[in-house]
Amino acid sequence: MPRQAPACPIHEVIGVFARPWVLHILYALSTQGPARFSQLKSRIEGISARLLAERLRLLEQQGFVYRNYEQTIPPTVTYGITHRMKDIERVLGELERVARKWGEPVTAAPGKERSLPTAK
Amino acid sequence: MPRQAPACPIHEVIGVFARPWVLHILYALSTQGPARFSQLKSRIEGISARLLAERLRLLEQQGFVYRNYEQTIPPTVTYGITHRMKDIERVLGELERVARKWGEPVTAAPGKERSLPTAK
DNA sequence: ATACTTAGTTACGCTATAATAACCACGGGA
DNA sequence: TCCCGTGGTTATTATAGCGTAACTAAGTAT
Repeated sequence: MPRQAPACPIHEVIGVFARPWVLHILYALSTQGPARFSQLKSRIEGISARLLAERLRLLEQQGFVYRNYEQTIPPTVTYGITHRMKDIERVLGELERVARKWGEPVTAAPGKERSLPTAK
Repeated sequence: MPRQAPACPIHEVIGVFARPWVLHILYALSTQGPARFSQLKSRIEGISARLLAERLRLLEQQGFVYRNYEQTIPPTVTYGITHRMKDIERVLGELERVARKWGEPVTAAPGKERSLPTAK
């Protein structure tokens, strides 16, 4: 599947956030403030320059991250989160609350009985 | 990458919801009520039996969908959403609200100026 | 002259996973 | 006797995209 941009905005946002490193990048920028490329790279253990650049490009396109390029030598490029990302942070907070409420993952019970009590 | 189950609960949930057909399945069950396998399959245009079965298995494991098996001939298997899914629906509602607020996607502006105004 | 810095880009192999299609058991009906 | 419907499973193929690594420009410092 050629990773389409779905018509549904929810689908699109979730698709972006699920890609590798995206949450790490946003978390790093969100909790430790704006950073230059290589600074950000060293904040995020294990990420490669290729993927960091690619994900930042994606996040910038989507409006979750801004990019500030200063044409110095060597160049100074600063990344940070946008207002739009602040909106998302609230939603993620909600999500974390409910996920935490569930406690232990159901994954830990791979037995015969496979279901939780139904809703409605 | 062998699709690991991340330690972070948010990461895990987002990973599940981003997989192909998952939102379609949950939407179909949520808006049109519980359904049998083949019924569900015809509600969701384009999905294959293989992926529908696999995604249902995943969603059941994660506790978002329940599965009720009746040993008739032919078998009767009913799927529906759980309480846990109801929690998520609220979060998705939030997400939709903010996404809608943004209006048109930023994607529509691939010019020189690539950034939105910064936050903080 | 050569090395060093930043902020990436390019090339390449590998593999996880989606798409498609064929197949299965079970008993009932024609 | 053969086919049908249900609820899947299995095999095969194709490809998106991740990981690794090497390379780049442009100026400054040694």
